[in-house]
This record gives sequence, C-alpha cells and structure tokens, in this order.
Amino acid sequence: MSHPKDSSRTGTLVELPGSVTLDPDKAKHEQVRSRLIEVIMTMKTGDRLSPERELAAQFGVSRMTLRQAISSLATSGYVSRLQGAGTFVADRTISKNTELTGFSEDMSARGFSASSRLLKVSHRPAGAALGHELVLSPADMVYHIERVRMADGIPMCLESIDIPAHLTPGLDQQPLDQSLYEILATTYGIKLFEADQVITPTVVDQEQAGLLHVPVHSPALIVKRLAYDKKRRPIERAESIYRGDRYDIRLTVKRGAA
Amino acid sequence: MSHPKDSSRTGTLVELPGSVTLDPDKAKHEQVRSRLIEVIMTMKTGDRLSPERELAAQFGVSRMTLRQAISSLATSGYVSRLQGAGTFVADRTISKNTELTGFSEDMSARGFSASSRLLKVSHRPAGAALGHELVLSPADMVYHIERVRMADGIPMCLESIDIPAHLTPGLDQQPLDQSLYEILATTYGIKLFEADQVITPTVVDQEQAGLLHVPVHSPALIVKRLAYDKKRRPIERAESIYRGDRYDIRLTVKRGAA
DNA sequence: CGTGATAGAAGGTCTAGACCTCTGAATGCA
DNA sequence: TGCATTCAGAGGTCTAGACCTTCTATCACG
Repeated sequence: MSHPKDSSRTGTLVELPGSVTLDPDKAKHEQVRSRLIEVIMTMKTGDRLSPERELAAQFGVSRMTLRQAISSLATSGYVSRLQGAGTFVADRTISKNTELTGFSEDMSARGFSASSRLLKVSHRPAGAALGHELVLSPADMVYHIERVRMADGIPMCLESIDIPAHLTPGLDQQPLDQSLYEILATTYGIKLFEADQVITPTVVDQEQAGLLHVPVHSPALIVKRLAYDKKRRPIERAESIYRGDRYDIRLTVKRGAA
Repeated sequence: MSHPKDSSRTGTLVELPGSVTLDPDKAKHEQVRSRLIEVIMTMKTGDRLSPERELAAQFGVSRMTLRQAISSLATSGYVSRLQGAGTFVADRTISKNTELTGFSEDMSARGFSASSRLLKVSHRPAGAALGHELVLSPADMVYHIERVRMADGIPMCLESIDIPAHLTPGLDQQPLDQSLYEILATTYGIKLFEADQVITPTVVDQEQAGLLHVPVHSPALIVKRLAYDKKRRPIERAESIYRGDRYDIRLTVKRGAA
C-alpha cells in the first residue's frame, strides 16, 4: 500500500479536502483532470487558476502529475498557459473538433440536443473497397447503418456507417436512434481511441437535399472517418455529409505540436 | 555549469555518440525531438524504435525528457506507441493538418512544390469587422494581401491575408510570392504559435473559378484562420478558398486528447 | 507623474529512480 | 500439435526536488 501511485491514500485516514478520490481505477493525472474540469466549470473565461504548486498540494499529487493533467486540458482547449503569468480559463463557447467525438457529443458541446432518424440497417458483405479499409476479407460481414442526424430537430447531417459484424453481434437489434458510440461502449465494451478524418467539400444531390431540407446543389462537407481502438484495429468506417449552412468544423492548430 | 539542464555537457570532453548537441539554445526535449525525427527518417513505416530507456541513455537525457520528446512526436503523427510492445514509425505518406503550417509547408509535406501569384497588396484601414478580429481600432492600418497559391504550378487556393501594419512595417516591399511565414520569421522575428480555424464548404463564383481554373459552382473549402503568437496576440487573419477536387483536409482526432 | 529597475511568483525544464500494466514470445504440459 | 502459463521487456505513471525563464506588480528615482 505504499507504492508511489497510492501515496494519496497512505498516512492519515481523514479525508483530505481535495484529495483525488473519484474513480480509483483511473490514473491519477486523469482523476486530477476530471477534478480540474469541475473546478473550471465554476469559473469564468479569463480567470486564473491557482498556481500549480498549490493545486498539486491540494490534490495530494506531485507537481509533475498535476502538470500532466493541465497539459491535457491545455491541448483540449480548456485552459491556456502563459509562462510567468499563470494558467487561465479559456473561452469555452467555441467548440473545437480536435477530439474524437460522435455526433451526439459534438452537438451537445455546441449546445444542441442530438437525435436521429434511422433510414436503413443491413447485414451484408463488406466488399472489396470497404473490406480493405476495415482490414476484412470482402466476404466478411458488416453492419451497415444509414441515419439522418438532427440537432434540435433540424436535419444536420447524413451518416453512413459500417462496422465489422463480428465485433458487434446483434447490432441491428440495438436502439440505433441513439448514440452509436454509447452502444459500442456499454453493450460491446468497445472504446474508440483515435480516428483519421478526411474532409472534402461537395454539393448535395436531389435525394440528399430532400433529407437535409436544403436546396439541391447546396454546399456541404463530406467527412470520411476511419476510427480505431487503442491497438489500432479499425472499428468503424463512417461517411457523413453535413449541410454547409448550419455546420462548420473548428479546430485549433499549434506550431510544432504540443 | 552543473545545472541539471547542462548535465549533457558536463563530465568528459569527448563527443558522446548520440549526445544532444544541436542548437544549444533549445530545450533538451526539443533537441531530442529533432534528433529522433532524423532517426525516424532513415526507418520504414512500422519499424520499432529502440526502447525508451536505451534512447534516453544514448541521448544522455533522463527518460522523462525523452518521453516528452516522443510524446510530441506521437501527437504530431510521426510515431505511435503501444504499451508493452514498443514505439513504431507511423505512416508518413499521409499528411495531417494537425499542425499550424503555411501553404508552402503544407504543400511540401504533400510532395508538391509551392509557388504564388501575387494579385493585390494594399495598405489600408482595418475597418470594423477585421479590426475586431485583430484587436485593432477600425482606423488602424493593415496590410492586405491577395494571392493565388499553386502546387506544382497548378492553382490550388486563393488566399486573402490581413496583418496589422505596425507589426510588419514595409511588408508590401517584401517578396510576397514566397512563403509569408518565412518572411514573418526572418524579417520581423514574428513566430506564430497557434491558430483557430473554421472550415466551411462553398461553391466558387465566376471570378474564383477563373483564377482556380475550375468550372463555376465547383465545390470548394473555405478555411478562415486567425493566427496568434505565444502571448495570444492576433497576428494574421487569413481566408483561403481551396478547390475541392484537388485538396482535402486530413486530421487525426484522439479520444480524451493527448 | 511617469518610468525604469527589481524581486517575487508562476509556468517550463530536467533528473534519477521506483513501481505498474500490458504485450508477445518462449516454455511446457496435455 | 495445440493450448495455457510464465516472464522478460516495453511503455505508462508517479515522486520530490532543483533550477531556469518569463511576467508583473511594486517601488524608488528623476
């Protein structure tokens, strides 16, 4: 019980004011990160956080661990740091597309409520092209899902998803009008880790226009995504068409990377 | 001379095989990062790097410092790590838009040579909207630049840039058919640190179509960028229109951020 | 009333070592 | 042969403390 990782629970038995206790399974820096987000939510844009040394003491972790948590928050856009001055709460009204999120999360970050209309579900062979992308043989089965995604009831995007069937038996019986990522995580224990995305512009055809409630030939964004788990096994192949008048992609890019 | 940061130069005078010596001004982890990129360039996709402990010893830095360098390479997409297995060279043929780059760098990363055709340069008041974005009074002067950017001689994007004039006196006399970021760095000592980008789809109008050599109403991407320096002072406001048939935006998104 | 020097404070870097967890290859049993 | 177990090794986490660099408020001086 005296390993470095457990030091916050050694010593006295009293509950330290800010000691890290949520979700003991997670790494300390992740617990600290969560706690810091809670703190940040109660603050205003531009407010300064307590100094690192102070926060580290409060949470009962070393400064390096605290810094790991803050670094993560900085790259996620929660805070910005300035050497010599402090760490400040960043403007959270702007949503950034730097993190892997499903449509539902993306929309709730933008302040909308997400919903879906299921158009099609099928269980079919992957075929050559898709099989190649998902690293399957062309004859291997996939679940194919097509949905209209809506924000506050307004059609926002057309989603076309393929998932290897052997990973998610019975997926077509699941409530596919809800968050797919939620279903993957809770029902199948599949957690996506990262995804490669390619963004191109297009104009909508007649059918798409009808589904999205926009004029034919309106500008739209195509987002092709191949999502992987931690071992970089391909899990999901998605192609989404977002209407250009109500959706944009925002991201923060940094020099030399963080 | 015996500060921790200088330890690689204490001790013997012999040149250690892999000791960190490039650009002594930079932080060690940045020097290590540069050295590692050199090493990676000589390797093939999927090759495994030497273990962290070994590399740390080779470079004469602590493992934590080495890990900071590798972490940076991982978020930049040079390598991918897998606990228990190793650190592997990632596929470099796919260019990612996760880093702040100018057009020239972006194109050379994709294997093209960049060039420009200067359309317009002017010195004019910022006006209300632009002044607000660059945090200037509407009467403050800016340099306004319009260029056609080309890749291997083919028109690829229309660029419209504004920069506060007081930061870059005489910018209109500079060779603006070259890399603007290069001019900012070498002539004015201005280094961009990060940028917020908003990506939307559009279709090109008649004038744009002519400049880009595409049919009218072709799909295109609008990338609006506001670039800042390290102190988050706005430096550059750019709006670029990329033709949709020859350009796409690629990025890797990660869960919970790195 | 500026204005420039300065000291304190805050983030940035770095170390050396310990332990944890996961992976994959080697081993050995059935 | 084939499957289960074991274990070494690789990345992941964490510590406690030292020093560096930058910012800023303050205070003294002109």
